[in-house]
Amino acid sequence: MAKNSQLEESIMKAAEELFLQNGFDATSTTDIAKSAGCTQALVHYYYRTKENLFQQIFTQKFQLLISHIHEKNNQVNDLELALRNFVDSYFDTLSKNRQIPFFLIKELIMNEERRQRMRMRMITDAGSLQYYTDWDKLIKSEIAKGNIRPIDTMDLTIDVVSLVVFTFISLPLYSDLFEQNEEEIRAYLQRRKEEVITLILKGLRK
Amino acid sequence: MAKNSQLEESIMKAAEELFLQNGFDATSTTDIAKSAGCTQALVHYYYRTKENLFQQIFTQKFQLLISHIHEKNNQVNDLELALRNFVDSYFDTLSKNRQIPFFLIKELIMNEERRQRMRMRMITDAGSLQYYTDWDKLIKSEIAKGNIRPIDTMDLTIDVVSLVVFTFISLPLYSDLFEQNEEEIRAYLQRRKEEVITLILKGLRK
DNA sequence: GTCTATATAGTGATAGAC
DNA sequence: GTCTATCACTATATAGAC
Repeated sequence: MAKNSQLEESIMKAAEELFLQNGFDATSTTDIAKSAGCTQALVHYYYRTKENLFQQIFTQKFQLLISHIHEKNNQVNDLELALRNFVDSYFDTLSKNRQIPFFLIKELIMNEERRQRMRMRMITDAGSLQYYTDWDKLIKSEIAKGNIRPIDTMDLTIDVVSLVVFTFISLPLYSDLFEQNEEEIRAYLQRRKEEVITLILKGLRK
Repeated sequence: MAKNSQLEESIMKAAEELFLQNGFDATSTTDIAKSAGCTQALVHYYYRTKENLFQQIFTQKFQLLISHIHEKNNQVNDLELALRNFVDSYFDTLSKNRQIPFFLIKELIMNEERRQRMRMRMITDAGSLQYYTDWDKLIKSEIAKGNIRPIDTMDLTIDVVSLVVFTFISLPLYSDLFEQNEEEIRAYLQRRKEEVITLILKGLRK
């Protein structure tokens, strides 16, 4: 892994596209080599194993989602604003990375070892824990004030994640079923974003 | 495909378990044979191709979900009752078939041909279309009466499906992350069911 | 109907020439 | 650094003996 060659980089780029599109199992190092314009041996020369190459990509995509949460951990004093910001920015991020939710979930579900690694990372990540603690306090305070109905913080979190993430997981099926072109898909995602915000906010009222 | 042998049946049963657990790609006919207690050649003797064997299982699981919708297409005159019944019975069905949502979505997303076949089936299935038409009428009527906020029928449908289905897609991650045993998982699913109903009903108010 | 054996094609990874 | 060649597997599917 020296300074040499944009080849190393173009292998990584080809691998990223293929892994995101087809997953770990359905992508061969031969496919990656062909797409990067080199021989299969070179893929292994630069990254030794397919698993190693995949891991770098997986970790990077996982971090993309996590870091995004941390960034938006600013205005945590107004629940409605916090929810609006979170859903809004998450929809925008995922709209530019539509395959990521299914990619991460599939590879986590289908590989026990990856699941354990992710678990360790989340447990030892002080940032995420702090975020959840603040979030939990805010919810409990709003309930105590009588501004929203009683609800467990985890339940609310899963509600939001379900509505956001499933939109992108089901998108290939939706756009295929209704033969949506790119413009229509964008309009659909915009509409979904607003509906999700509305449902959550109205659904929290007493 | 004659009357003979419970072997044919036990091959099918082994295939069902393995396909649901690991998916099409990660299941070999050798795995199926070993699990069924016969040689690999016999799997092909009875079902000729792996794809053919898989297709029967896929179609069966797909139908299980569709037929379930049709059955519950009875009391379509009270929206709140209809929603309660739908979510309640869907949660119960999926609780007994937890891998099905991820299984169907994964195999549909990762195989263009299967997606097209499903599309054709849904378009030509008069039952499903009728169900959606009735459902659409009910929503529009409730909006006109001022009982609920204005909402597109497709949006409401996707809201409900997202909340129900994502619960089961993410279940392996959730139970792993929080080290839930079977009893805790059951309690979790019960709680999620009630939360989903609450969120939808409250979220529909004006 | 059930077996063994095999044809054919693919995989990830490495050795060694240049 | 890049290539060709190859090893050691594994896969689906079928042919042919019994």
